[in-house]
Amino acid sequence: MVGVRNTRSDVVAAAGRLFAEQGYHGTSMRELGRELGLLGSSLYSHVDSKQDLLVEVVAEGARLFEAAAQTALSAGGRPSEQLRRLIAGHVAVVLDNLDVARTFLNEARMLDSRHRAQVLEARDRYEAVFRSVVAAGVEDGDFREDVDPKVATIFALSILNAIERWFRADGALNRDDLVDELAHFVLSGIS
Amino acid sequence: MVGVRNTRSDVVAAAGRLFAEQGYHGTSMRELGRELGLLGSSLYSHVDSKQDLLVEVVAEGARLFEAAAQTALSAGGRPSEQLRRLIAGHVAVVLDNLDVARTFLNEARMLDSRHRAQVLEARDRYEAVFRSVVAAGVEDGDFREDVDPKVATIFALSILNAIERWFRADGALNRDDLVDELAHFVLSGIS
DNA sequence: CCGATACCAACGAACGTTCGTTGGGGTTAC
DNA sequence: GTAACCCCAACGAACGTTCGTTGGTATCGG
Repeated sequence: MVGVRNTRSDVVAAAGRLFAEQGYHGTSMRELGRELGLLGSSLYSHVDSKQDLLVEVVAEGARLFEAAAQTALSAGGRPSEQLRRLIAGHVAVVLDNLDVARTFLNEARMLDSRHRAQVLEARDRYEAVFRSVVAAGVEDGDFREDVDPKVATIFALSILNAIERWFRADGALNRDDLVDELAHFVLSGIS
Repeated sequence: MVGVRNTRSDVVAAAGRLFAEQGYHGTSMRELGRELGLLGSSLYSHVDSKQDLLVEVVAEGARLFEAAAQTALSAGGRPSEQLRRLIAGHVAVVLDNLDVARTFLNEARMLDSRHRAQVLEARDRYEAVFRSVVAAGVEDGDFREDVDPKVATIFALSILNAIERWFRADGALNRDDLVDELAHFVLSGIS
């Protein structure tokens, strides 16, 4: 009764943690095994390859962001409200899945070209959601006329994606305040 | 005749290129050698270790950003003008030294803790310049009263640091337009 | 008893690095 | 002017280690 048995999910979760902290190439299978209390070779009872782990973590990240976008959209409302919900959803995904989000954002480029292309498509779809909301807002007067939806989206997502680089849960800023600050900054940047 | 002799700067420059593209841990000394037309072992005629290369590239990045900030500051003017020059300077550093900037932004965390701490200090100093300009702008009415200089700085730098992730020189957006869009977005976000 | 989990030993390749050596280009002493 | 000297850049082999991965075997819960 020394150690609890590990499941595949445990392995993927631990991989996400280490990939986020040290990068994909900076993490060895033996180190990942140590994290779970087993030998590196034992990981192959759960997984076919190291690449598979990266694929799985990154795919989960893509899934989380897309789901959040759909949820935010489906609530309807005016573009400015939708954009605020997109922001809140993005923040929730990042803060509730920090390791996955960090791996998704920083390590996806280490994927083989096939999977990397898939991630790029998913990212484009996600970005398109933001862009269409901004465009709709420009269309019906929620946002300024001179706003370029493409550029505004890139800027907004730049701020959102950088959260992982500085936000600490024990800091002065809590999650709700962060969302307020973000929405306020972005909206006043385009309104 | 056939092969031009390489200098230490060549090695550091090539290292910056590969570190930017593939990450520090994703780049081997043999690959770096191949990039320069020599064996991996030959690199040690120029450099003491692989770490040294990362240290050198990252240090150059830090130097470039700090120099740009000082130049932008020394021109004087109102806070909104200073902030615009800080933005233009940051863009210039990133676009004129893409490899160095990317390595500085993404690979500095792979440094040993001593050098990493130094980079963190440099980054804090750089951030402090932005913060003080924003604070001065709030003080004398250039920017809104409810702006938190710390948060606004983080948001502005988030957008600036993300440029390396999407900007392509052959795109629709040229450098001057980029600076205009950035300054416009940031300034209207805090004014 | 069977399937899932893990260990153990080992593989071949690649890693960063060291070593002795080499060839070419200046500089210097005669 | 040339021979002796040194230095720089690079080679090629090898070092010890770590890498991702494999195959066979033991353990254990349902």
